[in-house]
Parts: sequence; structure tokens; C-alpha cells
Amino acid sequence: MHRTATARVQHSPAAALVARTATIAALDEGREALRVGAVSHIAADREIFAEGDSADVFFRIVFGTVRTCKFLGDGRRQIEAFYTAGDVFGFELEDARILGAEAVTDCNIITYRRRGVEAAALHDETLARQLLSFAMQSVGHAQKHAFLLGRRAATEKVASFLLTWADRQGRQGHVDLPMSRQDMGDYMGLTIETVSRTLSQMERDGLIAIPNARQIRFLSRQALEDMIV
Amino acid sequence: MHRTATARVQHSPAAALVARTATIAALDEGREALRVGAVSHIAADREIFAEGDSADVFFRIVFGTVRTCKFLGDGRRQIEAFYTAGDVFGFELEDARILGAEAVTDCNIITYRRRGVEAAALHDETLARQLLSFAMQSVGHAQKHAFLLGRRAATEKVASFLLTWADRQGRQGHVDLPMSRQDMGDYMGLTIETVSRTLSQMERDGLIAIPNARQIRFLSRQALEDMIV
DNA sequence: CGGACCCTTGATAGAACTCAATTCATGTGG
DNA sequence: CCACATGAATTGAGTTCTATCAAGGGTCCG
Repeated sequence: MHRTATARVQHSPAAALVARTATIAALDEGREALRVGAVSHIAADREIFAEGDSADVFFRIVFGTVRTCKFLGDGRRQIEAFYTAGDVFGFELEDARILGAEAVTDCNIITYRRRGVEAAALHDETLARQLLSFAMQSVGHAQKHAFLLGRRAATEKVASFLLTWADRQGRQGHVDLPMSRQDMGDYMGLTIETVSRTLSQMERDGLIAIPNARQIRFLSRQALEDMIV
Repeated sequence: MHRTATARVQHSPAAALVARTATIAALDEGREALRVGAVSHIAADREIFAEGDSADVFFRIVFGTVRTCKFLGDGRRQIEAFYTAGDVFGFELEDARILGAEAVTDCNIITYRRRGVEAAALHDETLARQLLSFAMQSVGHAQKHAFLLGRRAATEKVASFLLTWADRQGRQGHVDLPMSRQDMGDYMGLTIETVSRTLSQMERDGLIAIPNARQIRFLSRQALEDMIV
């Protein structure tokens, strides 16, 4: 399940599309002492941490999906990222968190002490390298998100979102969506209605099938890829 | 919305706005051997590196402004970031660059060998820490960019852009824009006309003065800050 | 069966884009 | 020094796309 970060880097050609979020494999290799307590179970829609909380710990997902987000004063919400099994989230440089995190689905997560891991990295070359690699992969993810948001048309955003998730799930012709339309919209900067309409239109155009709201089958993956230039 | 949490810490608006890009101070402290050649001068609008180039070097700006961007198949361009004096850019994890870089204005830049710096970091704790810090700050910048792009209204984007640049320049009531309206639009996901119209409207509303296209004075900074929630 | 929630669909209004024309700033050559 | 050319920026008119408001389906669960 947890391939090493270095192995993933070499994935290459299709890598352009893969907006895989990053993990820190070294945390699995005899460094269990860095953990805080046991695995925690979080129910769907429960908050994991809030904007402004102390960023003294970070997390890795055993299973389930997590979203990190920011609330605007008028109630709008922007989702920064979705994280799934194996992903590390909540690792921040500042003391106070600038994002909140919530469980999208029920999930199990492992907690790590930030200072402990940072200290360990000082005399642990593998960990240090993976920490930097993790940070750089996070940059890549945030940039890909910015590029998705910068796209003008809703169809481009949705096509890009679907293909990215299919790749994350290692699938060619099918994608499971663990999140609601609201979550999708808040991630792409679209309303729930536009997301829904865009998907319906894609279905009418014969590009996808929607057996149910949380599952999408690709009928013409090429056409979707062509949409995002 | 899922706001089950207790009261959140309110950040000072100014702090939330500062999207300062990051540098690596240790490169100045007796580590000049890591440089490649002398300082290079680049003329405005010249390409520094292209998408797909080998990412074996990275750069630091002595003076001038640089943009990193990506071109879409249909000619659209998305700008990922602007960098100014002191900023490091072009540091990537992958071998092939996923962004191109161009000089916005004439500029002088210093070149560093990536592998050299990475290797030096293995037995140089200060450098290692700053490298990680740099990477994490880059994450923060990319996230702020994503949040700017996710904002729905053009006025919010433009207000946020202006205030961010004023802060980067350490100014309260005035901002110098080294880039064209086209650059601004490609950064914010807007057309050049919308950027221009939005600025004109802000001027009519008495929020800003535009002595010339590359200079903006804030007449009501508070009103601008209120726009971005 | 009823209710709650999520999703979809419809009608309308508003915001941003597109195309087009004009103004402005800058630089060049006569 | 001025006429002119050039490119950037602004402004205008019309169109397109997405948000908004509102209503109706679908599904799960008590």
C-alpha cells in the first residue's frame, strides 16, 4: 500500500496527470516511536483540526478520505485538497494552522509529533530526504490545484478532476467519488448546481455514465483528456 | 457547511495577505561555491527556462521580476507565480520542469546547481532546514494562489492581488506593478479587459488612484481589505 | 410511509468573456 | 520638434456562461 516516495517519483510519463498527494514512507520503517498514541477513528464529517489550531502534530491516513479547507467570512468554503489512504496531511511550517481538516468519510488516521519527526530528520538522512520530497510534492499538488482553478470553463475543471481521481485510484475507466457534489464544487470553485449540470451534460454527450452519484464510468476517456488540452 | 467547531482563531488580515515567496538565506553565507558561474543578466520578456527543460539548476533573483508559467494547448497561459529580488525560483523535484520561467523585467539572477545544494544539505544542518522551510513556504504560496483563483468575483481577486503586492513591497498605501495587465490576468484567471475594467471601477468608486498603468495608490485600503473577506 | 438529505433540473439574472474601436504611452525617423 | 508607428491599456456592445433562486426527484433510514 505504501510505496516509497522515491519509487513514486520515478513513475514518470503519465505523471503529468497524476496529482497524487504525497506520503512519507520512512515513517513506516522502524520509526513507529514517532507516533502519538494509537490509530484514531474519525467519523464522517467530523472535524480533525481547525484553522488556527496549533500545528504541533500531523497525520497519515490508514483508510478513508480527508479534506482540508478554509472558510471565508461569508460562509463560502474553499477546499484545498483531498487526502486518501497513505497520504500525509496537516504538516505545516507555521505554529498556527491556516487550514482546517475534516473527515469526508469515516477514516482511521495515525498521529505524528511534528517536532519529533523534524528532530529525527536531523540525523536520519532517509527521513530528511523524504521530508523534503514530501514538501516538494505538496508544492506540485498545490500548483496543479491552482491550474485546475485557473481554467476558465467548468467542463475543463470537471474533466480534470475526474481524470485526476481515476489516476489516484489507479483506474482507467472508472472513478469512485467519496465526496459530495458540494465538496467537489468547493474544490473546483464551482457551485453544486454547475457541477451537477456539467456531469449531466457529459453523460448526455456520451462521455461518461453515472450509475449513481458517487460513481462515474468513462465511456470516452480520450474525449475527456482532450478537454483539458 | 460543517462548522461544528468552536470559535476559530482570527488571524490578522495583514498576515493572511502576505504571500511572500521564499528564499534560502544560507546560500549567502559562505556557500558561494554552490553557484554556477557569475550573475546573469536577462532582458525583459526573455525565457529563462522552458517547460520540459532539465531541472538541474535553480536561481535566485538579485533584482528584477520573473514569472513562472504554463502554456495550454490553445494558447492560454497560466502564471503560477511572480518572483522578485531575493526570491528563489526553479527549484523542482522532478528532472523535467513542469513550468517555464520568463523575465518580466530586466533582471539579474544567480544560478545554483541543484544536486550540489542537495548534497551540501546532507551535512549542513542550517541549509537542510532552510531547504525544507523554503519548500514549505512554497506550499503556502501555491495554496494562497489557489485561494485567490477560487474566489468567485473579479473584484475580490484584484483586491487580493493588489494588497498582496503592496505587502511584498513593504508598502501601505502604494503598489508598483512590474507586470502587464496580461500578466495580471493570466495570474488571476481573468482576461485583460476584466482586469482593466475592475481597476477602473475601483478608481471610480474612490478606492484607488491609478496615476499610470503600472502604479496604484490606495485611497481606502480598508475597503479593499473588506472585499476579500 | 414520511422525512431528511443529496442530487438534479428549470428559469432567470448577472458576471465575465469576446470582439471591436478608441485612447494613451512610448519610441523612431524625418 | 513633430508626425507617425507600435504596443499597451481602456472602453463599449453584445454574447455566453455560471450563479442564483426555486422546485422536483431519488435514496436511505427511522
